[in-house]
Amino acid sequence: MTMSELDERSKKILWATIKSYIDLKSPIGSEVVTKRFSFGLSPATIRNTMADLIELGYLSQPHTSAGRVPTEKGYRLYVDALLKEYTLPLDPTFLQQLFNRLHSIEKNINRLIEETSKTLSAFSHYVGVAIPPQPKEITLKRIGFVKHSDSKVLCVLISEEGIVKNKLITLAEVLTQRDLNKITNYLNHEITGLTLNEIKTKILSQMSREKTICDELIAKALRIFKEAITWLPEYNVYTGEISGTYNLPDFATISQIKKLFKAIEYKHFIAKILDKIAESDGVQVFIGSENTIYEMEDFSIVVSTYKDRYIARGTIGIIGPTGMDYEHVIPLVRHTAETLTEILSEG
Amino acid sequence: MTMSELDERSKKILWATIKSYIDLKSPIGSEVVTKRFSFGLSPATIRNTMADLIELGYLSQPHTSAGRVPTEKGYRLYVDALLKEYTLPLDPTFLQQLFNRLHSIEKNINRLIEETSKTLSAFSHYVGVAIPPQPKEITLKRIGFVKHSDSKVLCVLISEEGIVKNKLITLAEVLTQRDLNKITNYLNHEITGLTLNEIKTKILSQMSREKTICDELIAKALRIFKEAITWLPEYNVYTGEISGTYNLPDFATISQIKKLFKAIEYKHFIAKILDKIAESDGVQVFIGSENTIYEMEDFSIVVSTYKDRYIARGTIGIIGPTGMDYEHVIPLVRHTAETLTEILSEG
DNA sequence: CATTAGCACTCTAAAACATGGAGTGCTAAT
DNA sequence: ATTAGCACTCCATGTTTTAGAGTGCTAATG
Repeated sequence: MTMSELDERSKKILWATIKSYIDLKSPIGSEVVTKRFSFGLSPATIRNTMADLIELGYLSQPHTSAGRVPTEKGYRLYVDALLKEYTLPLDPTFLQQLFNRLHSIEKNINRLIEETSKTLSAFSHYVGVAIPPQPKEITLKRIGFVKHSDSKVLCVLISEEGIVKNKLITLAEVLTQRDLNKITNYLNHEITGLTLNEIKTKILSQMSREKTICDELIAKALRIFKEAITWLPEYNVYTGEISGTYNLPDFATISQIKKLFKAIEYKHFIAKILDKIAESDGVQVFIGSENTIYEMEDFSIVVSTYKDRYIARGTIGIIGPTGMDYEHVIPLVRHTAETLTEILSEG
Repeated sequence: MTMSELDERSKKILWATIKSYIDLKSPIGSEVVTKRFSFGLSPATIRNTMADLIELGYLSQPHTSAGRVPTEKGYRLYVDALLKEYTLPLDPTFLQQLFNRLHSIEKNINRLIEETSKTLSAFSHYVGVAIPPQPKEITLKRIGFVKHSDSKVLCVLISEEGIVKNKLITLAEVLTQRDLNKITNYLNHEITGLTLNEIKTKILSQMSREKTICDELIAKALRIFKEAITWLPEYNVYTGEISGTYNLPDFATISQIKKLFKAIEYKHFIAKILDKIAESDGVQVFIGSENTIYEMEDFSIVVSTYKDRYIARGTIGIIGPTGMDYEHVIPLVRHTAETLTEILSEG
């Protein structure tokens, strides 16, 4: 057995051990493996291999005469295999339920996201999380203004995705309704159909160019608009229900629960993680200390991106113990992301 | 000792016992009371009185040779005294901090409420909750419309309190921008300065009267408006951070934490409780099973209303174990509500 | 006669101890 | 190379012991 590679049999035994551990949630002895799998090998042989796997860092032992427990390195291998080679087929009744739950929601993206997080929680018994598309990626459909008082105007942005953002703007000068209408028309003409990111670069550079020339009113319009889109990049992290979660032995200690809540409460932590992966497609898994955040070091997170009809991407995921049931969770997350993408693609 | 009344000394001993229990969080023996308070009485006497108090239902005993524990009836007496007669002076540095925290927030009521819930959590180490004024009580300042597409219009309501609500309305007929402007003007003229409740009764009855007569456009306006204000009565219940909470021995068991979270997650439960008291002023305390909701039966909630410059009332409160530190929490909640009212009253 | 010292009694939480079994690592046999 | 056999380790569980906190009662006391 070389250091760099595991032979086929070792892999199988490692797999069997990890799977058993996830199922039984307690250290796995050699005999358990022989009983649950028919490798045609005796416990003694399994034991020898297991000793090697410990040597190589894939397994560990709570104490001398105990069974074996997967290490993060072990989970990594297990999960990678799960992601690449093998997918558990999803239960059709479950698929139906998922479909129903998400389709029963009115076409409001935030409600949809919220329901998704709840659905993920409900079906996984871990903690589901979901965030809507990042503001910078949403496509602007319409801009409007509602007079608030003489010096203030509420700017309303509507995105193609159906996201509505409000921002109260204090004006330097008094504007008539006529002016406001003109500004509205101008901005809608220039801006509609672009993403906020595009607008920021394209239009605002244009602004500095046009600064000297042109209509005084347009200058004003651009100034107002610039203020309107500089909201703080708020993250709406929705987390599903958590009270169903800590039945699981993994979450059974107070300190664990505490950590979990710290992690969940500092939503920007989660947003940061979910954000980091927003670039790549497909399901990704971060195991234990791979999450650089301290509060998350005992947990794993399974995430995937989804897309809407335009180009915006959001992220959904499940937070669970490092020994979570990846075999079921990964397809669940994958399929949920796909379903969400589907729904958001429909006219 | 009559059944109906406690004599002065019994009250003192009961008070001392409850206070000690809250401080020490474990059953209180007669000797503890004599040591912590100088009643000039021996343990034996205290014991006799305590036996009476058990008889009368103010105290209980986990087992024969244990100290005494307050019952809900006991807490009730204790809390009522606390509410009526006696207020712990608040630490001035704390007052300063509270003031700073709430004043550092921009004048956005929802942000303010959120911060309040967090502040309550932080300073009490229990769970702070806060809800903004009920929709029906807010005073309308302005209404506006932003065209979404040919058949849809986004209705924007701005309240005096600074609350903004959006509702997407599907139109039966196509409206020109001119029509929309007219409708906007008409509605603003009719409606501004009224509470939603007033509007609902007054204007909508007027609507049915004017139905037959009058401008066709006004009829349309009223129809649109009616749809606009019939949003679901959503409760934004903000809960502060919880991860700091279960250091406390009271929250030390898994099942307790579980209950707590069930209670918190079903926010409408809390909203219901907070709602019920929205009528009366001042601080109120609900102890254990006084909260009719099952999930709350092991907890107490200390609540108070706050008012904004107009007539709207919101509620804030703290959820903690029945044996929570009422002596500190009650003034905290009272003062926070006052501060909030103050801030919301400023121009 | 209310109060209290004194004391036997109760119950528990914590410590100390005992036991069974699950699981290992090694060795010798296949 | 595999595995049966076995001595050994360690923990989880259950049992026993112990110390002490607290009570309720009784008899003594001002």
